[in-house]
Amino acid sequence: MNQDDILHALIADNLVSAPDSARGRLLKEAARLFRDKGYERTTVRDLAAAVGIQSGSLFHHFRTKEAILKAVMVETIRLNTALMQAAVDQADGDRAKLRALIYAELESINGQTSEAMSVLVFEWRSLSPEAQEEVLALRDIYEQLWLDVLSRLYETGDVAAEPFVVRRLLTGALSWTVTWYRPGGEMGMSELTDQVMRSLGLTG
Amino acid sequence: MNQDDILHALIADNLVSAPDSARGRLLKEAARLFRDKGYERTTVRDLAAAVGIQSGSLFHHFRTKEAILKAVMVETIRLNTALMQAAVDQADGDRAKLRALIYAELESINGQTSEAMSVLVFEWRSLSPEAQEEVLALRDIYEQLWLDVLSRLYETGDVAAEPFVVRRLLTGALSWTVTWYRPGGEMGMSELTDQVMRSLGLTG
DNA sequence: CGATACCAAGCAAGCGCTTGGTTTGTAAAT
DNA sequence: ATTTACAAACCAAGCGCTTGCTTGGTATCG
Repeated sequence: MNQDDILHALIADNLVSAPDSARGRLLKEAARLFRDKGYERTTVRDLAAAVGIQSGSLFHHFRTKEAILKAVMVETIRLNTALMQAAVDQADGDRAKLRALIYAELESINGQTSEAMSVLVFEWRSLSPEAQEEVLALRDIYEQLWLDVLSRLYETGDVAAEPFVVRRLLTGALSWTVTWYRPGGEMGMSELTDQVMRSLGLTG
Repeated sequence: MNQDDILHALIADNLVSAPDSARGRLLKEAARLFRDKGYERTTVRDLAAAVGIQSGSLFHHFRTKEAILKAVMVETIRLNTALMQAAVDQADGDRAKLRALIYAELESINGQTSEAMSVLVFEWRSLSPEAQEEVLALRDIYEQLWLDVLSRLYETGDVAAEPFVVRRLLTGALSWTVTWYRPGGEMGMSELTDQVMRSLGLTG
Protein backbone atom coordinates (compact mmCIF):
# COMPACT_ATOMS: atom_id res chain seq x y z
CA MET A 1 0.00 0.00 0.00
CA ASN A 2 1.60 3.24 -1.09
CA GLN A 3 0.28 6.70 -0.21
CA ASP A 4 -2.11 6.89 -3.13
CA ASP A 5 -3.59 3.48 -2.37
CA ILE A 6 -4.19 4.54 1.21
CA LEU A 7 -5.92 7.73 0.10
CA HIS A 8 -8.19 5.88 -2.33
CA ALA A 9 -9.09 3.27 0.21
CA LEU A 10 -10.25 6.03 2.56
CA ILE A 11 -12.21 7.70 -0.22
CA ALA A 12 -13.88 4.40 -1.06
CA ASP A 13 -14.94 4.06 2.58
CA ASN A 14 -16.32 7.60 2.55
CA LEU A 15 -13.93 8.65 5.29
CA VAL A 16 -12.22 11.26 3.14
CA SER A 17 -13.65 13.36 0.29
CA ALA A 18 -12.30 12.85 -3.21
CA PRO A 19 -10.14 15.85 -4.13
CA ASP A 20 -12.04 16.37 -7.41
CA SER A 21 -15.51 16.32 -5.83
CA ALA A 22 -17.30 19.57 -5.00
CA ARG A 23 -16.90 18.83 -1.32
CA GLY A 24 -13.25 17.90 -1.67
CA ARG A 25 -12.39 21.06 -3.58
CA LEU A 26 -14.15 23.20 -1.02
CA LEU A 27 -12.28 21.58 1.85
CA LYS A 28 -8.98 22.06 0.06
CA GLU A 29 -9.65 25.76 -0.52
CA ALA A 30 -10.98 26.16 2.99
CA ALA A 31 -7.78 24.69 4.43
CA ARG A 32 -5.72 27.12 2.37
CA LEU A 33 -7.78 30.13 3.36
CA PHE A 34 -7.95 29.16 7.02
CA ARG A 35 -4.19 28.79 7.11
CA ASP A 36 -3.49 32.02 5.27
CA LYS A 37 -5.97 34.32 6.98
CA GLY A 38 -7.17 32.36 9.98
CA TYR A 39 -10.61 30.89 10.46
CA GLU A 40 -12.23 34.01 11.88
CA ARG A 41 -10.87 36.32 9.20
CA THR A 42 -12.06 34.01 6.46
CA THR A 43 -15.66 34.81 5.55
CA VAL A 44 -18.17 32.48 3.99
CA ARG A 45 -18.00 34.82 1.00
CA ASP A 46 -14.27 34.15 0.70
CA LEU A 47 -14.89 30.42 0.83
CA ALA A 48 -17.65 30.57 -1.76
CA ALA A 49 -15.62 32.75 -4.10
CA ALA A 50 -12.70 30.32 -3.89
CA VAL A 51 -14.80 27.56 -5.43
CA GLY A 52 -16.83 29.87 -7.66
CA ILE A 53 -20.28 29.78 -6.09
CA GLN A 54 -22.47 32.19 -4.12
CA SER A 55 -22.00 32.39 -0.39
CA GLY A 56 -25.49 31.13 0.32
CA SER A 57 -24.85 27.99 -1.71
CA LEU A 58 -22.22 26.88 0.76
CA PHE A 59 -24.94 26.01 3.21
CA HIS A 60 -26.27 23.42 0.87
CA HIS A 61 -23.06 21.44 1.48
CA PHE A 62 -22.38 22.29 5.12
CA ARG A 63 -24.79 23.28 7.83
CA THR A 64 -22.51 25.93 9.34
CA LYS A 65 -19.15 27.53 8.75
CA GLU A 66 -17.79 25.64 11.72
CA ALA A 67 -18.78 22.35 10.12
CA ILE A 68 -16.35 23.18 7.34
CA LEU A 69 -13.54 23.70 9.80
CA LYS A 70 -14.37 20.47 11.55
CA ALA A 71 -14.48 18.53 8.30
CA VAL A 72 -11.04 19.84 7.34
CA MET A 73 -9.66 18.61 10.63
CA VAL A 74 -11.42 15.28 10.74
CA GLU A 75 -10.47 14.25 7.23
CA THR A 76 -6.87 15.30 7.78
CA ILE A 77 -6.55 13.23 10.92
CA ARG A 78 -8.09 10.20 9.23
CA LEU A 79 -5.65 10.42 6.36
CA ASN A 80 -2.63 10.98 8.52
CA THR A 81 -3.48 8.23 10.95
CA ALA A 82 -3.57 5.80 8.05
CA LEU A 83 -0.28 7.11 6.67
CA MET A 84 1.44 6.86 10.05
CA GLN A 85 0.17 3.36 10.59
CA ALA A 86 1.65 2.33 7.26
CA ALA A 87 4.94 4.07 8.03
CA VAL A 88 5.33 2.22 11.31
CA ASP A 89 4.40 -1.12 9.81
CA GLN A 90 6.91 -0.84 7.01
CA ALA A 91 9.91 0.05 9.17
CA ASP A 92 12.08 -2.57 10.88
CA GLY A 93 13.30 -1.94 14.40
CA ASP A 94 12.30 0.77 16.81
CA ARG A 95 14.83 3.37 15.77
CA ALA A 96 13.75 2.97 12.20
CA LYS A 97 10.10 3.08 13.26
CA LEU A 98 10.68 6.33 15.12
CA ARG A 99 12.46 7.77 12.13
CA ALA A 100 9.58 6.69 9.89
CA LEU A 101 7.07 8.37 12.20
CA ILE A 102 9.04 11.59 12.28
CA TYR A 103 9.43 11.56 8.52
CA ALA A 104 5.74 10.86 8.02
CA GLU A 105 4.68 13.63 10.37
CA LEU A 106 7.05 16.09 8.73
CA GLU A 107 5.54 15.15 5.42
CA SER A 108 2.03 15.68 6.73
CA ILE A 109 3.01 19.06 8.10
CA ASN A 110 5.06 20.31 5.18
CA GLY A 111 3.82 18.27 2.23
CA GLN A 112 0.47 17.81 0.55
CA THR A 113 -1.68 18.16 3.66
CA SER A 114 0.37 21.09 4.93
CA GLU A 115 -2.46 23.61 4.86
CA ALA A 116 -4.87 21.37 6.71
CA MET A 117 -2.25 20.45 9.32
CA SER A 118 -1.58 24.11 10.01
CA VAL A 119 -5.27 24.60 10.54
CA LEU A 120 -5.30 21.69 12.96
CA VAL A 121 -2.61 23.35 15.05
CA PHE A 122 -3.45 27.02 14.86
CA GLU A 123 -7.24 27.03 14.59
CA TRP A 124 -7.91 24.50 17.29
CA ARG A 125 -9.52 27.09 19.56
CA SER A 126 -12.00 28.09 16.89
CA LEU A 127 -13.70 24.73 17.25
CA SER A 128 -16.54 24.48 19.73
CA PRO A 129 -15.73 22.37 22.80
CA GLU A 130 -18.06 19.60 21.62
CA ALA A 131 -16.36 19.39 18.24
CA GLN A 132 -12.95 19.48 19.93
CA GLU A 133 -13.81 16.42 21.92
CA GLU A 134 -14.86 14.48 18.85
CA VAL A 135 -11.69 15.37 16.99
CA LEU A 136 -9.53 14.58 20.00
CA ALA A 137 -10.92 11.07 20.13
CA LEU A 138 -9.68 10.51 16.60
CA ARG A 139 -6.18 11.50 17.60
CA ASP A 140 -5.83 8.77 20.18
CA ILE A 141 -5.07 5.93 17.78
CA TYR A 142 -2.45 8.01 16.10
CA GLU A 143 -0.80 9.02 19.38
CA GLN A 144 -0.62 5.42 20.53
CA LEU A 145 1.59 4.59 17.56
CA TRP A 146 4.17 7.04 18.86
CA LEU A 147 3.93 6.02 22.49
CA ASP A 148 4.48 2.34 21.67
CA VAL A 149 7.69 3.03 19.82
CA LEU A 150 8.97 5.62 22.31
CA SER A 151 8.28 3.31 25.25
CA ARG A 152 10.44 0.57 23.79
CA LEU A 153 13.25 3.03 23.04
CA TYR A 154 12.99 4.29 26.62
CA GLU A 155 13.32 0.80 28.04
CA THR A 156 16.41 0.04 25.96
CA GLY A 157 17.93 3.38 27.02
CA ASP A 158 18.12 4.77 23.49
CA VAL A 159 15.99 7.70 24.60
CA ALA A 160 16.56 8.98 28.14
CA ALA A 161 13.37 10.97 28.65
CA GLU A 162 9.86 9.73 29.40
CA PRO A 163 7.88 8.62 26.35
CA PHE A 164 4.86 10.85 26.81
CA VAL A 165 7.04 13.90 27.40
CA VAL A 166 9.16 13.16 24.36
CA ARG A 167 6.07 12.73 22.24
CA ARG A 168 4.69 16.07 23.33
CA LEU A 169 7.97 17.83 22.80
CA LEU A 170 8.14 16.28 19.35
CA THR A 171 4.58 17.30 18.56
CA GLY A 172 5.53 20.90 19.20
CA ALA A 173 8.90 20.72 17.48
CA LEU A 174 7.49 19.11 14.34
CA SER A 175 4.35 21.26 14.15
CA TRP A 176 6.48 24.37 14.44
CA THR A 177 8.49 23.44 11.34
CA VAL A 178 5.58 24.79 9.31
CA THR A 179 6.60 28.28 10.40
CA TRP A 180 10.20 28.09 9.18
CA TYR A 181 10.94 25.00 7.10
CA ARG A 182 10.56 25.35 3.34
CA PRO A 183 10.36 22.07 1.43
CA GLY A 184 12.22 22.33 -1.83
CA GLY A 185 14.84 24.54 -0.20
CA GLU A 186 18.39 23.69 0.81
CA MET A 187 17.43 21.10 3.37
CA GLY A 188 15.41 18.13 2.18
CA MET A 189 12.79 16.41 4.27
CA SER A 190 15.06 13.43 4.79
CA GLU A 191 17.87 15.68 5.97
CA LEU A 192 15.51 17.45 8.32
CA THR A 193 14.45 14.08 9.71
CA ASP A 194 18.12 13.32 10.35
CA GLN A 195 18.53 16.59 12.18
CA VAL A 196 15.59 15.76 14.41
CA MET A 197 17.02 12.31 15.15
CA ARG A 198 20.37 13.89 15.95
CA SER A 199 18.70 16.44 18.23
CA LEU A 200 17.36 13.47 20.15
CA GLY A 201 20.87 12.12 20.43
CA LEU A 202 20.09 9.31 17.98
CA THR A 203 22.20 8.74 14.90
CA GLY A 204 21.76 6.49 11.93
CA MET B 1 19.35 41.44 39.61
CA ASN B 2 16.48 39.09 40.37
CA GLN B 3 13.29 38.86 38.32
CA ASP B 4 11.51 41.66 40.12
CA ASP B 5 14.46 44.02 39.77
CA ILE B 6 14.55 43.36 36.04
CA LEU B 7 10.83 44.08 35.72
CA HIS B 8 11.09 47.33 37.66
CA ALA B 9 14.08 48.49 35.67
CA LEU B 10 12.05 48.03 32.48
CA ILE B 11 9.10 49.87 33.96
CA ALA B 12 11.37 52.73 34.99
CA ASP B 13 12.62 52.96 31.40
CA ASN B 14 9.04 52.98 30.14
CA LEU B 15 9.64 49.81 28.14
CA VAL B 16 7.00 47.85 30.03
CA SER B 17 3.78 49.12 31.65
CA ALA B 18 3.41 48.88 35.39
CA PRO B 19 0.94 46.08 36.22
CA ASP B 20 -1.11 48.39 38.44
CA SER B 21 -1.45 51.20 35.90
CA ALA B 22 -4.57 51.50 33.74
CA ARG B 23 -2.58 50.52 30.69
CA GLY B 24 -0.90 47.62 32.44
CA ARG B 25 -4.16 46.18 33.68
CA LEU B 26 -5.71 46.45 30.26
CA LEU B 27 -2.78 44.63 28.65
CA LYS B 28 -2.97 41.89 31.25
CA GLU B 29 -6.69 41.36 30.65
CA ALA B 30 -6.21 41.58 26.90
CA ALA B 31 -3.58 38.84 27.01
CA ARG B 32 -5.92 36.62 28.97
CA LEU B 33 -8.86 37.21 26.66
CA PHE B 34 -6.80 36.85 23.51
CA ARG B 35 -5.46 33.54 24.74
CA ASP B 36 -8.82 32.22 25.88
CA LYS B 37 -10.96 33.29 22.95
CA GLY B 38 -8.49 34.35 20.29
CA TYR B 39 -7.89 37.88 19.06
CA GLU B 40 -10.68 37.92 16.49
CA ARG B 41 -13.31 36.52 18.81
CA THR B 42 -12.43 39.04 21.49
CA THR B 43 -14.40 42.23 20.96
CA VAL B 44 -13.48 45.71 22.13
CA ARG B 45 -16.56 45.44 24.30
CA ASP B 46 -15.07 42.36 25.98
CA LEU B 47 -11.81 44.18 26.57
CA ALA B 48 -13.52 47.24 27.98
CA ALA B 49 -15.77 45.19 30.25
CA ALA B 50 -12.74 43.34 31.62
CA VAL B 51 -11.31 46.55 33.00
CA GLY B 52 -14.67 48.12 33.81
CA ILE B 53 -14.96 50.91 31.25
CA GLN B 54 -17.05 51.61 28.15
CA SER B 55 -15.84 50.25 24.85
CA GLY B 56 -15.36 53.70 23.38
CA SER B 57 -13.05 54.68 26.22
CA LEU B 58 -10.54 52.07 25.09
CA PHE B 59 -9.64 54.27 22.18
CA HIS B 60 -8.39 56.92 24.50
CA HIS B 61 -5.58 54.55 25.47
CA PHE B 62 -4.96 52.78 22.17
CA ARG B 63 -5.58 53.99 18.64
CA THR B 64 -6.89 50.63 17.40
CA LYS B 65 -7.66 47.17 18.65
CA GLU B 66 -4.59 45.90 16.85
CA ALA B 67 -2.40 48.34 18.78
CA ILE B 68 -3.45 46.49 21.93
CA LEU B 69 -2.36 43.16 20.47
CA LYS B 70 0.94 44.63 19.39
CA ALA B 71 1.58 46.17 22.80
CA VAL B 72 0.95 42.81 24.48
CA MET B 73 3.54 41.21 22.23
CA VAL B 74 6.14 43.95 22.37
CA GLU B 75 6.13 44.26 26.13
CA THR B 76 6.31 40.51 26.56
CA ILE B 77 9.32 40.20 24.30
CA ARG B 78 11.08 43.04 26.07
CA LEU B 79 10.58 41.44 29.45
CA ASN B 80 11.59 38.00 28.34
CA THR B 81 14.66 39.15 26.50
CA ALA B 82 15.87 40.76 29.70
CA LEU B 83 15.06 37.64 31.73
CA MET B 84 16.88 35.36 29.26
CA GLN B 85 19.90 37.61 29.19
CA ALA B 86 20.11 37.42 32.98
CA ALA B 87 19.66 33.64 32.94
CA VAL B 88 22.54 33.17 30.49
CA ASP B 89 24.83 35.54 32.35
CA GLN B 90 24.30 33.81 35.68
CA ALA B 91 25.01 30.28 34.47
CA ASP B 92 28.50 28.84 34.25
CA GLY B 93 29.41 26.67 31.29
CA ASP B 94 27.47 26.07 28.09
CA ARG B 95 25.46 23.09 29.27
CA ALA B 96 24.35 25.06 32.28
CA LYS B 97 23.63 28.08 30.09
CA LEU B 98 21.47 25.97 27.80
CA ARG B 99 19.62 24.57 30.78
CA ALA B 100 19.12 28.09 32.12
CA LEU B 101 17.71 29.23 28.77
CA ILE B 102 15.33 26.30 28.59
CA TYR B 103 14.22 26.83 32.16
CA ALA B 104 13.72 30.56 31.56
CA GLU B 105 11.70 29.99 28.42
CA LEU B 106 9.56 27.37 30.10
CA GLU B 107 8.91 29.84 32.86
CA SER B 108 7.93 32.54 30.37
CA ILE B 109 5.59 30.15 28.64
CA ASN B 110 4.02 28.54 31.68
CA GLY B 111 4.55 31.08 34.44
CA GLN B 112 3.54 34.68 35.00
CA THR B 113 3.69 35.77 31.36
CA SER B 114 2.00 32.61 30.15
CA GLU B 115 -1.05 34.31 28.66
CA ALA B 116 0.97 36.83 26.71
CA MET B 117 3.37 34.16 25.42
CA SER B 118 0.45 32.11 24.13
CA VAL B 119 -0.78 35.16 22.30
CA LEU B 120 2.67 35.64 20.79
CA VAL B 121 2.57 32.12 19.40
CA PHE B 122 -1.04 31.66 18.39
CA GLU B 123 -2.14 35.16 17.39
CA TRP B 124 0.88 36.00 15.30
CA ARG B 125 -1.11 36.06 12.09
CA SER B 126 -3.57 38.57 13.45
CA LEU B 127 -0.85 41.20 13.39
CA SER B 128 -0.54 43.29 10.25
CA PRO B 129 2.62 42.58 8.23
CA GLU B 130 4.14 45.93 9.22
CA ALA B 131 3.63 45.25 12.90
CA GLN B 132 4.99 41.72 12.45
CA GLU B 133 8.23 43.10 11.11
CA GLU B 134 8.67 45.45 14.06
CA VAL B 135 8.06 42.69 16.55
CA LEU B 136 10.35 40.30 14.70
CA ALA B 137 13.22 42.77 14.99
CA LEU B 138 12.86 42.64 18.77
CA ARG B 139 13.20 38.88 18.75
CA ASP B 140 16.63 38.90 17.17
CA ILE B 141 18.60 39.77 20.30
CA TYR B 142 16.84 37.04 22.17
CA GLU B 143 17.42 34.43 19.48
CA GLN B 144 21.11 35.26 19.34
CA LEU B 145 21.47 34.25 22.98
CA TRP B 146 20.35 30.74 22.05
CA LEU B 147 22.44 30.46 18.91
CA ASP B 148 25.64 31.44 20.70
CA VAL B 149 25.23 28.73 23.29
CA LEU B 150 24.06 26.08 20.84
CA SER B 151 26.93 26.82 18.46
CA ARG B 152 29.49 26.15 21.16
CA LEU B 153 27.77 22.93 22.18
CA TYR B 154 27.72 21.89 18.53
CA GLU B 155 31.46 22.45 18.18
CA THR B 156 32.26 20.42 21.27
CA GLY B 157 29.99 17.64 20.01
CA ASP B 158 27.60 17.81 22.97
CA VAL B 159 24.77 18.45 20.54
CA ALA B 160 24.92 16.66 17.21
CA ALA B 161 22.45 18.72 15.19
CA GLU B 162 22.90 22.16 13.65
CA PRO B 163 22.37 25.07 16.05
CA PHE B 164 19.71 26.92 14.10
CA VAL B 165 17.72 23.73 13.54
CA VAL B 166 17.93 22.78 17.21
CA ARG B 167 16.81 26.24 18.23
CA ARG B 168 13.79 26.07 15.99
CA LEU B 169 12.87 22.59 17.13
CA LEU B 170 13.19 23.80 20.70
CA THR B 171 11.07 26.86 20.00
CA GLY B 172 8.27 24.59 18.88
CA ALA B 173 8.76 22.00 21.60
CA LEU B 174 8.80 24.58 24.40
CA SER B 175 5.97 26.72 23.02
CA TRP B 176 3.81 23.65 22.71
CA THR B 177 4.14 22.89 26.43
CA VAL B 178 1.48 25.53 26.99
CA THR B 179 -1.05 23.13 25.51
CA TRP B 180 -0.35 20.23 27.87
CA TYR B 181 1.95 21.13 30.74
CA ARG B 182 0.29 22.25 33.98
CA PRO B 183 2.58 24.00 36.45
CA GLY B 184 1.74 22.99 39.95
CA GLY B 185 0.98 19.46 38.83
CA GLU B 186 3.01 16.30 39.27
CA MET B 187 5.97 17.47 37.23
CA GLY B 188 7.73 20.62 38.37
CA MET B 189 9.30 23.11 35.99
CA SER B 190 12.77 21.97 36.97
CA GLU B 191 11.86 18.36 36.31
CA LEU B 192 10.41 19.33 32.94
CA THR B 193 13.64 21.13 32.12
CA ASP B 194 15.51 17.94 32.94
CA GLN B 195 13.27 15.97 30.63
CA VAL B 196 13.98 18.41 27.80
CA MET B 197 17.72 18.14 28.41
CA ARG B 198 17.45 14.35 28.42
CA SER B 199 15.46 14.44 25.20
CA LEU B 200 18.42 16.24 23.69
CA GLY B 201 20.67 13.46 24.92
CA LEU B 202 22.19 15.72 27.58
CA THR B 203 22.23 14.73 31.22
CA GLY B 204 23.19 16.56 34.38
C1' DC C 1 -40.31 14.00 -12.15
C1' DG C 2 -37.81 14.38 -8.19
C1' DA C 3 -33.62 15.24 -6.10
C1' DT C 4 -29.44 17.85 -6.14
C1' DA C 5 -27.00 22.00 -6.87
C1' DC C 6 -27.12 26.46 -7.28
C1' DC C 7 -28.48 31.90 -7.48
C1' DA C 8 -30.23 36.57 -6.03
C1' DA C 9 -31.55 39.12 -2.43
C1' DG C 10 -31.48 40.39 2.00
C1' DC C 11 -32.13 40.06 7.27
C1' DA C 12 -30.71 40.48 12.03
C1' DA C 13 -26.92 40.84 14.77
C1' DG C 14 -22.48 42.17 15.93
C1' DC C 15 -18.36 44.54 14.73
C1' DG C 16 -14.56 48.45 15.27
C1' DC C 17 -14.53 52.91 15.89
C1' DT C 18 -16.27 58.04 16.23
C1' DT C 19 -18.49 61.76 18.31
C1' DG C 20 -19.77 65.34 21.63
C1' DG C 21 -20.02 66.08 26.08
C1' DT C 22 -19.05 65.24 31.25
C1' DT C 23 -16.25 63.99 35.24
C1' DT C 24 -11.87 63.71 37.64
C1' DG C 25 -7.18 64.71 39.00
C1' DT C 26 -3.63 68.16 39.52
C1' DA C 27 -1.21 72.19 39.93
C1' DA C 28 -0.51 76.94 39.39
C1' DA C 29 -2.74 81.62 40.45
C1' DT C 30 -5.03 84.30 43.46
C1' DA D 1 -7.29 78.27 51.40
C1' DT D 2 -9.86 78.89 47.56
C1' DT D 3 -10.30 79.59 42.75
C1' DT D 4 -9.08 78.90 38.05
C1' DA D 5 -7.38 76.38 34.28
C1' DC D 6 -6.68 72.47 31.61
C1' DA D 7 -5.68 68.01 30.22
C1' DA D 8 -6.52 63.21 30.92
C1' DA D 9 -10.01 59.75 31.60
C1' DC D 10 -14.25 58.40 30.83
C1' DC D 11 -19.51 57.90 29.29
C1' DA D 12 -23.71 57.50 26.28
C1' DA D 13 -25.13 57.00 21.91
C1' DG D 14 -24.82 55.43 17.63
C1' DC D 15 -22.87 55.20 12.62
C1' DG D 16 -21.57 52.53 8.81
C1' DC D 17 -20.21 48.24 7.57
C1' DT D 18 -19.55 43.21 7.62
C1' DT D 19 -20.83 38.94 9.33
C1' DG D 20 -23.09 34.08 9.21
C1' DC D 21 -27.02 32.43 7.62
C1' DT D 22 -32.04 32.20 5.51
C1' DT D 23 -35.37 32.39 2.06
C1' DG D 24 -37.78 31.52 -2.22
C1' DG D 25 -37.06 30.43 -6.51
C1' DT D 26 -34.52 28.38 -10.79
C1' DA D 27 -31.49 25.47 -13.47
C1' DT D 28 -29.51 20.77 -14.21
C1' DC D 29 -29.54 15.96 -14.75
C1' DG D 30 -30.25 10.94 -14.10
